[in-house]
Amino acid sequence: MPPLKYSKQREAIKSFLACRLDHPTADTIYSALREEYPNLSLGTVYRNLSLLSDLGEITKITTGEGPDRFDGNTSRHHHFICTCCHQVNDLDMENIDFIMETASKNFDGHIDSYFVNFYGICKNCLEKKQ
Amino acid sequence: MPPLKYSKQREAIKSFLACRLDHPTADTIYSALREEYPNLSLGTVYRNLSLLSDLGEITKITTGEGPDRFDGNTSRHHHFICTCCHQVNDLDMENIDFIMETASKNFDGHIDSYFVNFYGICKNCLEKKQ
DNA sequence: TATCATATTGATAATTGTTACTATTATTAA
DNA sequence: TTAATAATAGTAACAATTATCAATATGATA
Repeated sequence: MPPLKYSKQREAIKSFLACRLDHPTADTIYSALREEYPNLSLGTVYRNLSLLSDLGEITKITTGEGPDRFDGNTSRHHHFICTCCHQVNDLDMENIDFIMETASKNFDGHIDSYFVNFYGICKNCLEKKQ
Repeated sequence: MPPLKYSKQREAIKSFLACRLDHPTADTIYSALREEYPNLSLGTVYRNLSLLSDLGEITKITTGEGPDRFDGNTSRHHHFICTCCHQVNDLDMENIDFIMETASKNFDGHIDSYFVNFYGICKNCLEKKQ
């Protein structure tokens, strides 16, 4: 792949993600950054998100419901998706990377990564329901 | 929700999935069933897949690459997705449901399910590469 | 068995999320 | 300061999925 050139749009996307604890969609990022860059294009956001994700500088989260989300925190962690409000939260949990070993036991191929999503009802929605 | 009425299309989709070990997409199911039901509609396939999935009679697999896939085997198991040929395989592995407990420890909401996908290179692709 | 209410369908249009294209602009090395 | 090319904005195209709606099939009831 060709050498990277600087782009303020890409930097803006990266630093927007870096200081967010939620996990915005491409469209959320686009809308937010358009305030500072009024003629930012949605294509540019998608292009850079997939580039940054390929470079390992951000992570793509596919939830199975709605659009993909993106995470500026690339350290190993997993996510909880509320089936009620659809918010995505980081989970602060022990390392479970050993499940790759467990999965490898009766398997012929080579496993080198995994994604886990946990589903349920978040605290907020639990409180609202009663 | 209103009471279900029988439909041969829905039964066909269910039994098609029941006797397949791979994990076909909506479109694959549609193409295959059109041989027996030439005027089956793709919308009918999608409608029934999401209905059956809501009823828990089949499972939807979101891989993060390409369209969703569907699994007639609803017993607890996980999947391996080859990042080379994109095939989806069942993994025969020990139960790891306890990771829901692990995840619940520092979390306030209520976790009631989880999905894990494992990624890597399958046996076939490994052999082809060398 | 005929009738009725309604769940389901096929056909198609609409929507959503994402990627591709292209002329123009920005970046970087010489 | 020029030249090569990566990146952009704007827009069109695309793929996957959902919605709409008139016609049909199902199943309960008379």
